[in-house]
Amino acid sequence: MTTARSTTRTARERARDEITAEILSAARARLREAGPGELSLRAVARDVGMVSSAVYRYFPSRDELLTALLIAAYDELGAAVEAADEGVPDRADFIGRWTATCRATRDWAVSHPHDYALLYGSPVPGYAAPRDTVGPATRVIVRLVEIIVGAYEAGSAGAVATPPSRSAAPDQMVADAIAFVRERGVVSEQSVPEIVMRTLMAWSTLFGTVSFELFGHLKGSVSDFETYFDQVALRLAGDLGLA
Amino acid sequence: MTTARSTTRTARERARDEITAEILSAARARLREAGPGELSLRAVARDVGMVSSAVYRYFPSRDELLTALLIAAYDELGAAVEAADEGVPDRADFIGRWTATCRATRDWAVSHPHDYALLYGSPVPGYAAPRDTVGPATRVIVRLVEIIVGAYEAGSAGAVATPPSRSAAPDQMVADAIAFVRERGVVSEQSVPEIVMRTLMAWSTLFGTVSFELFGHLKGSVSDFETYFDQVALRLAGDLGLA
DNA sequence: GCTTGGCAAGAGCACTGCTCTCATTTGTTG
DNA sequence: CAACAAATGAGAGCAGTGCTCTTGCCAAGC
Repeated sequence: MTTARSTTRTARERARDEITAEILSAARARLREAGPGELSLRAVARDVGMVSSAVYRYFPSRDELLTALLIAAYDELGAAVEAADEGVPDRADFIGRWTATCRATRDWAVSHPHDYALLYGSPVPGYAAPRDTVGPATRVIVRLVEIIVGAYEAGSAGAVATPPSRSAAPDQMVADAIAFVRERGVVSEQSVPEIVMRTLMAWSTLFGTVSFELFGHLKGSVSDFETYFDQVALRLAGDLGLA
Repeated sequence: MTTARSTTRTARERARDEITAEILSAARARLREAGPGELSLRAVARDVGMVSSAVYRYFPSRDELLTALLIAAYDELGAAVEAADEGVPDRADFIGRWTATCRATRDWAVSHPHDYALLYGSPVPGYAAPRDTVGPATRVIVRLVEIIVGAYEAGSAGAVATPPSRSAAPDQMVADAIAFVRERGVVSEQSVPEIVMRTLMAWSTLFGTVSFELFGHLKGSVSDFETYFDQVALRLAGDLGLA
């Protein structure tokens, strides 16, 4: 591997990439019909016409395969969410962008339940997600933050919901998140910590709601999940001051 | 089994119950050190000194064992939550009861992460929790509802957060939940649907927050999870009008 | 040319859930 | 009490799993 062949890939390299992609796609297909726990490396090997040991040339372990699937799913969700936001023509309609983004999250989750479970359900082998996943994993929350920040910078935001009297200022415990928002461009607002607090809460509510729906915890309470979710998103927008 | 021997149990029945409990406890112990996916029926059989096939006399399948663990965990969480609520001496301090209940939920989850993942993570056996689980599963939300209903009935509640202007009344999509709350004793309030809406949202936020913490999604944003969670619970109480 | 290294295949290990058979124990009934 | 039936435990066995190791093969580089 000493030769500087960075631009033209040899046939072997091409083949390797293609087979890697083929394995990944077969694994995604299998994941679509069963849970992450049922994903069998031998089965995907059969699907691509290989013997199980050959797959280990491409993925050193089943968990590595799962990690690759994780990244692919995160990216797909992130792309869907970003596309939904950018599909809103009026960039100053922050409520419209917010609801479109939220709805895209749920839509993707409902149409890819197993992928969603892989991302936001229980961590599968109890393993820690590698560094490679944090980038794709943050695309949704980053986009949500951008919308909120944009609304406040444009001056088209009202006031964030006022916390109860006995509550403390959330400066310390979410300092990292505050710093993240501040470096995103905001803001003359002095209520940034409270906005960040409400952003984290809204984020948790969105995915908590989707998880509750997909995992069956709302079965006896909610009948129309789609409009219920939309109403939740609207109220979160209101709490954030986007109303 | 025709004899009406309901009161005095035969030695065999006693032994059966004892061994069943022993298997369950061994399984819980194993679950405490690994995820649900790693729970091996053969391993728990070894732990209790049996051969794997003998365990099938007590649990017809691994998933049935998991279901039993599910019920046990739901009950343990429910008992912890109810005890926390009842530990608040001033029954009219609804905010205190609310925060104590929320905190008990998180405390139990943090000290039983694998049990929590079993309950609120991705459904393990693929899907469809049996009917036996719905009772224990509702203990937490039932208690939360009781506190909220109690506050409104006692007149010590303010107003629920007002929804944004373009939002719809949530009468239809959460009709079952509304009926549940109404038969719980509330209420002269005309804003019951909105209260129910906010209750469902608060419920989703609580468990969404706990899941995010345990599953690592808040890792870069929140530093002090305990006080963060308390602040979340306080704001939810405020949104519900308990402030 | 020959050598090196990536690659697929196969055998094999230790493990899993689960089924079946067999012997033994236990409870009930004639 | 004896006989029968039900419940129980042990063991073997099947099909499947993740993963390792060895064996050949074929293309890439000297």
